[in-house]
Amino acid sequence: MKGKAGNPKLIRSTNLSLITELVRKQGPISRADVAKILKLSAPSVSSITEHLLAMGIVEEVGTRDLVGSGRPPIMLSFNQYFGYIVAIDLAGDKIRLAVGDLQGNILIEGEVIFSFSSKIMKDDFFTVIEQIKQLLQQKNISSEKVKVVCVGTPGIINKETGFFQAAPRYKEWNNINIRQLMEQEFQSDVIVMNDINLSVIGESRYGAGKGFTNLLGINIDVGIGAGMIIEGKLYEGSRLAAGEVGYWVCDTPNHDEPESFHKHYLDYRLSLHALIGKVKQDLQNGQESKIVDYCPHNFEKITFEHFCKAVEAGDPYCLKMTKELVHSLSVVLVNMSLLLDLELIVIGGQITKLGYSFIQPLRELVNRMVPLTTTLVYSELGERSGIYGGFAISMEHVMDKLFED
Amino acid sequence: MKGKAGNPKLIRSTNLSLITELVRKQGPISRADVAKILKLSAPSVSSITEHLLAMGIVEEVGTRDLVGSGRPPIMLSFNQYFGYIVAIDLAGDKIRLAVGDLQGNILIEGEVIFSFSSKIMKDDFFTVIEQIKQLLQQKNISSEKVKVVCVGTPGIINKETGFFQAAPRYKEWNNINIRQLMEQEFQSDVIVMNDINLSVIGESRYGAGKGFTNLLGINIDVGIGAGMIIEGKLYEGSRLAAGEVGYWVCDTPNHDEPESFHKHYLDYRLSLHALIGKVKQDLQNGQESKIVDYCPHNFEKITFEHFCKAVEAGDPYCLKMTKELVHSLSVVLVNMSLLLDLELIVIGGQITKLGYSFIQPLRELVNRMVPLTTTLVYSELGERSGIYGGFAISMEHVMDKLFED
DNA sequence: TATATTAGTTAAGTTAATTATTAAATGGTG
DNA sequence: CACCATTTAATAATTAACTTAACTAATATA
Repeated sequence: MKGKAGNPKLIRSTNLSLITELVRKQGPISRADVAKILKLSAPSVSSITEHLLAMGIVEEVGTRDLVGSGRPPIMLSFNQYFGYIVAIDLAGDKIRLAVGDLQGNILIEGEVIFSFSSKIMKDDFFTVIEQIKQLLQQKNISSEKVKVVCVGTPGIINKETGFFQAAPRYKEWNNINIRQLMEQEFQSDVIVMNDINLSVIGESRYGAGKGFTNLLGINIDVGIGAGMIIEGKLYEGSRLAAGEVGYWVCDTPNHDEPESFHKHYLDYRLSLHALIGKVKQDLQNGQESKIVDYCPHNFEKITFEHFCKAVEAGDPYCLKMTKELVHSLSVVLVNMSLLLDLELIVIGGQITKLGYSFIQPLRELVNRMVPLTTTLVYSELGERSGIYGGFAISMEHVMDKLFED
Repeated sequence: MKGKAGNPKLIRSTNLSLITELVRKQGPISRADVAKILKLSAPSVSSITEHLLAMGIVEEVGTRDLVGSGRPPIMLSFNQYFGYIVAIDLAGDKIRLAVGDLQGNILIEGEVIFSFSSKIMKDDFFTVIEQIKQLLQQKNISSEKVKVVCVGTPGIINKETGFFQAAPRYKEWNNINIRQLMEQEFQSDVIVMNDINLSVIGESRYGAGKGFTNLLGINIDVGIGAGMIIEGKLYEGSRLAAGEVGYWVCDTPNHDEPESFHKHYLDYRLSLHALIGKVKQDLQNGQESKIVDYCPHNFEKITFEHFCKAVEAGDPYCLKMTKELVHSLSVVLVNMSLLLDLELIVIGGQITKLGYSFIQPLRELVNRMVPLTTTLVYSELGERSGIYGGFAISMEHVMDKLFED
């Protein structure tokens, strides 16, 4: 509703967008083909192309050897170096950085390791900015050419102000306004977005979700989070909390026992943090398992990597734990799939290290319960999915903004 | 993508739409005000208005007494009798019919009772057509003026062909192509859609969901079904099965006991069919309850109405059953709310007859578990929600179609 | 070399917007 | 009561951006 009224300028900006998008996605392409595909007249395409050439968004890249006879076409190509994108991903155990072009290619990457174990300090933030500047310098890109900086962060972020709202691990950052600082630093637009949502966008545009209009990405890592692409677009919910399923309730809890309530949360049932916690406890209580062979001397140092090795080695205890994980997760995925009628669920996070022996039984279990098939796959882009998601929405942002008014 | 290229005609059709919508929603309104609101120039508005007057979609309804000085405006009003809508709702235990205008007003209603208890026979369908013709006649509306017929049906419907895909109760209708027959009968467009989705649209446009962009409607009746409005639009899912949560799994089932698996389905846990089934069984097994006072002589004839009366009367057994219902449902709603970050859930179906003593504890329980408030309300439109939903999407359909090309 | 073929441009015409001007209708004021 | 301020609506001229039609450009092929 109130979708602003039309005037000639609107036509132009729509057509500028459409042609740019087409050249970017299908280029190099001739004016004639653009006209055919978009059902625009040849003179219009020429006029709009002139406009784009003048702006530097599109370039002529010589003629192509013709198949038949006739004047050879002048090929148009998207100038991917028209601007650059910086993507920052705060997910996981370090900060990932990447500089990319407007085609979504990673040009150079970097990372910042937290200065203080698993907590992010204020100083880390400035290290990040320093690193980005270095990366840009290495690629000879001046700061002004950075069109968008996209920051993926855990928790819920206030989009307007740029402040974190709930991210215990990043407590020190709470008083930093990422948006403001980045805007100042690079004179560019800043997009701040939930890290899992970015991953899902990444998978949907470049990864396992290509071609699907509805999909759910679920990240099983230290914690659990999900994100959705609904009708081709990221769905963030009324309060930007869609997919925040850490408090999803498994099984029906007994409200008369509030002290055991937490045991019903998805974060307790499925997160790797919880899993490893249980393993340690069981070992303490005398549970036998090969897992100790991979981490001798000290139970307390056991990690999920050790667990994976033990599973691979066929350790009965770890296999049993995996089976329970599959069991619990299957019910959750079935319910999500039913509600949203999902064709595809993409699973990401460290859990993917469990490989085939995890996802295959999960597939079977889920599809035994849903009436319509739901395909389950692991993330294709892995740890890079957030970065790619950042590129994807940054590109959309740039395109939307280029021709507005 | 490939959102068709712009040309002057596109502007015109957009502006025709926008002005029509505005006049419909805010009318009577003057040309001057239309120009102000849509930020269009006065001559444009006049030209477009002329167009609409000529089409008969909009009418001049005399001048309004002016507040200050100046030429008094000519008020424009939407001609709600430009066309008519027929809405048919096959939900519940009878077939509801309504004829409405393009403003969404019900002009006349009717219903068809199934000829054979709870099963719908082929003949019922022709009774429906007969009834509609009578209603139209009573209101002196010629068939040609019917722009859209909207049919809400249970189960999943193939939108292209108009055939049912899964609706056991309507088995006899399986070989009837509703779309085709209605198209022939009324020479109008036919929309066939899931009944619960229609209800949700109704509530979101005319009822409890007005003003919300994201909401879930859950219908608890003989069976259980849900529908969603996501970003203001109905979400139907990749295979039109979104919200088909009858097989939602409550609690983690034991896959080694396939015979008891059905006990985990939402339909088993929450549907009124299942509830009354359990009540009968418990009574058989000697359970004491006041419910028998409301339906003496024969357990087998107990209905949900009797159950409601017993709850109202404070019967301990029925209260206990209600509590269990609340308990189970709360977990389901929490999980749906978390996944979609819902501000509002609208509960419909016969369950609403339980009133405050059902919804209030449910509200408390749900909001004890979700981090962000989820408002729970009963359907405002009740049994009419589907009809209103039919009007709503029919109107959208008419508007979309009026100015295309 | 002439011709067919395809690509791209130029010129004229069309649609539908805009701005600027004018006309219409009314209330208030000297 | 005439006249002016005010608001609404209509008319005229201008502008933006598309389309069709005619033309030029560049190549392959007969």
